Amino acid sequence: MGEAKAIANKLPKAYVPAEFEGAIYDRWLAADVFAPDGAGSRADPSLEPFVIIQPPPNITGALHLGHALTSTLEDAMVRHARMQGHPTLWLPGLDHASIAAQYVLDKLIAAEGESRESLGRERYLERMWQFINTTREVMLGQQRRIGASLDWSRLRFTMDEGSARAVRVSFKRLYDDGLAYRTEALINWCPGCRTSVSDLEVIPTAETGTLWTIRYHLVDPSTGAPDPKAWIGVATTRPETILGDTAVAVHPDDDRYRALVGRKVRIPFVERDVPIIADDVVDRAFGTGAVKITPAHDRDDWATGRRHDLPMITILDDDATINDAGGAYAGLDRYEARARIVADLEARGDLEGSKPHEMLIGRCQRSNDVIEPRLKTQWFIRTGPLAESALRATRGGETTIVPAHFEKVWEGWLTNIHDWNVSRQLWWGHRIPAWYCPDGHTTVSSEIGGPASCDGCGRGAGDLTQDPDIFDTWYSSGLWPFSTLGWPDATDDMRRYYPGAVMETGYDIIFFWVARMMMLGLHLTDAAPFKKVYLHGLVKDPYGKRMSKTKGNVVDPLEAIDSAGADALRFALLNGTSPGNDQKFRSEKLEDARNFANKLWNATRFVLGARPASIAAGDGGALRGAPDAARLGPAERWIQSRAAATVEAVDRAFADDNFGEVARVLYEAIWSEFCDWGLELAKVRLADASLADAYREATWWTLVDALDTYLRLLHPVMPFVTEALWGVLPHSADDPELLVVARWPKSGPRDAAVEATVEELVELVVAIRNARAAADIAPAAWLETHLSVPHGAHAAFETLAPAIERLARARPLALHVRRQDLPRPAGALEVILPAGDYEAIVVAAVDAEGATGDRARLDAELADAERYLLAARERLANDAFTSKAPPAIVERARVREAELAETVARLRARLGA
RNA sequence: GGGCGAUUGGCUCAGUGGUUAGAGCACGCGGUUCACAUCCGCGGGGUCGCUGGUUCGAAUCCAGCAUCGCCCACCA
Repeated sequence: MGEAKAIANKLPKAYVPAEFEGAIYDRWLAADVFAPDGAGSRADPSLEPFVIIQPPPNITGALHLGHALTSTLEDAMVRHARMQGHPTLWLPGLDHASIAAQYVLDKLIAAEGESRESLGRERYLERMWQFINTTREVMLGQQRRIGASLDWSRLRFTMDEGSARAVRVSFKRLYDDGLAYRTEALINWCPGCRTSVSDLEVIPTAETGTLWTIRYHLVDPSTGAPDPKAWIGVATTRPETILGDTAVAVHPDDDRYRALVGRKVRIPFVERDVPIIADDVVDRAFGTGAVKITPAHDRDDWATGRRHDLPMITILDDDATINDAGGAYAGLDRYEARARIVADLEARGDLEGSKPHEMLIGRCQRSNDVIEPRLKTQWFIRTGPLAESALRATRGGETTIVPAHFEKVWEGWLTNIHDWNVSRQLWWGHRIPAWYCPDGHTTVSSEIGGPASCDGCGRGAGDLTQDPDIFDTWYSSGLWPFSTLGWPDATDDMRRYYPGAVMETGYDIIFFWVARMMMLGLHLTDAAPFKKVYLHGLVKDPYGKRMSKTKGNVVDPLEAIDSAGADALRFALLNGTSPGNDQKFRSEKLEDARNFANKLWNATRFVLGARPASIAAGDGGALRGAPDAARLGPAERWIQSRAAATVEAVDRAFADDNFGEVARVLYEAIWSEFCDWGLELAKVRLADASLADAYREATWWTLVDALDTYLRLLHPVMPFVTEALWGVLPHSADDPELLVVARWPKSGPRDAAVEATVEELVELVVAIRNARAAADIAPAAWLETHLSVPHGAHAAFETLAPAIERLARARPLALHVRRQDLPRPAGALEVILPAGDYEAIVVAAVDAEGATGDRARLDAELADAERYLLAARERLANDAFTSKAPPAIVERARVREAELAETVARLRARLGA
């Protein structure tokens, strides 16, 4: 035993993650176990590959808890599949995040006194590469810290040539198929980022603005001059757009204005005469019932303008100052112009009124600037047909969404989808592969050097100019599942690993990313890029608020890892969660998870230290012995059976994609079952020198077996501590060096009888402790105790008697078969279980106070039992219940009634009531 | 204006028809037991948001309502 102790003592008394995590990750890398075709991979090639697709994180910055959750979930899935023998592919990557990256870099260079303009396109891009080369290592390092078992040999970046080629080829295909087109349309312009953004990047924000009512004077048809006494009042929240007005609209059925339709009004300041038109988009109840129409700067007005063929006058420059069309206001910032115009209207008596107005303002997701709708000629993807394919894939079950309720969200968005503006007036990203000739012909080319000549007129390349714009970042992200595997070439990786099995991400990017991957993937590869979409919830702060840098409530995953270990962070992020639901993250969860890792650590230390001297030492290198079935006691069989039950429960939880359940089941099984009862029951036999070696050996091998099973089951969630501990356990001959590629456990046979017996034992021990505590008996006091145990369980209790002595401080302990044989001296504690024949008497010299405590406890027990008995009797007296409920349920109720009746009788007798 | 989700002990969450609704944290009492004080034992604490319905039986299924959160939506 001394030698085994020495081995155990080589492990620190508490688990210190920092001492193991880095070294273990390096061992995994050295063993080359992460790649499906790695040297250390023990994948079974006959099994279907498991490919998981992760959202490549933005290269711009540090990872937050959301990334940590993504990595944890995906790593758990991959490790589980890997242990099951599937070839697994989890491909690491980074996204160039054009608008986000430029936003960050612009701020950085601003601090150096530079700007986009001062550097110019080429030097700006050089600076960007320099910047991301520094962030890149940091970000990849963070993924390693959390234990992500990514195949680093396949690391990709959305700006590498593989992605660039996929972008060119795919766009050419879409263009040739009529799914990409260039047109002038109203787009969302962010004056801060100086680019257009997609509808998804415009965040509607509730704000209180002002609704001004303004007089537009009617033009006298005879004189052609505005009539100072006749006007129509229009309401607006953006007075500066007056400068771009080209009509006033009223509802066709509005009696107030019917006569005015067809007349003209004079727009102030620009002195333009525009028609009054009738259109039923106008809401008669709102404002004055007359609407000014600014087709070039408002989405509704644009549609109205198209219906009525109105001129569209752009009044804003790229930086949201008024342009030359604004006359005297040219050069002013939009809000300055607004203020001046309001003042000027008031001065000339044309401001009828103003009032506060609750409204939604579109703001830029990135810069928070107010978005201005503007006319621009840009590239669009025709999403209608693509969305239909995506819907077919989910409706037909080719791809399923977990949790299922997101299917409705998916349906709704794809059914009402608008065309996707993919042009960005930015520099960092993939240049749109479109060239224009002086005659206005467009040539789209997938060649890296561009087209040799114009498709329209044959002019040479020298006469062609490439579109200056780049693609929306999400365009290249949308190609990720196949661009990373070598598409458009028919590579081995494409054949083997496409389509993927699971696409895992947060529900917040279901439209940005998931839908686009589906649409592009289906069109370009004729297959849905993944079979399952797993959506996780968001990690919020303890008050349920979204974490953000500006709020200062972000938790840095690296700090969490430093303080509690990667395993603890991972466990904390999974424990108590369910798919698609948000979670509040608090430090207590992390502490609890850390304690759990430590518990596992110490349980293993105990087992190692308890190795019987008759088993040869081996410092972890010794081969595993099988527990000798003939020497197993009830405790050992119970441990085996519960381990088997845990395998079943964990398998079920994985099958249900319920990782919160995986964590919960293992926490409960390891802590509350294996440690609290399994180890405690086993201790006595392991320390009993009177037994033959073979018995102690059988017990020990049982513990090692169970521990081995638990470590395997827990490995997907807590890879580091399980790897560290598994390394010091004796292994079977066919086990690999490392747990990461060990086989997933198979569920063994269950032993219902022994499970039931130990359950009774637990109840009895708990009841005795409870009674002793209630009677104020010193916990350490050894007291003579008598148990009555039914005949069938007698042998098991006999075997476990020494353990029961320890657990219940019951010494001497006597077992009886019949309850009437129990001695009942005055002052003894009676412990009565409702389950029939189990009963305990603790013979103690209880003082008056203690006896009172015991009496109060028994009174309470009697009251409870009487209440339950009454309920049971009422249920059974109900004919509807006995005739309609399933017989098994009725039978159970009868048994229960009988038990309760007996308990009540015994308690009454004991209390003399 | 539509849609989705949540509502269970002080807190964070499990629990999708069947005995007396669970866990962790927090709280109270006790503990120098040879794996672990990052621990061990015991305890208090919930009419499962509200109202109705289905059912022998509802936290669980249905309808309506309320509160909170989120998504979508062209009312100036």
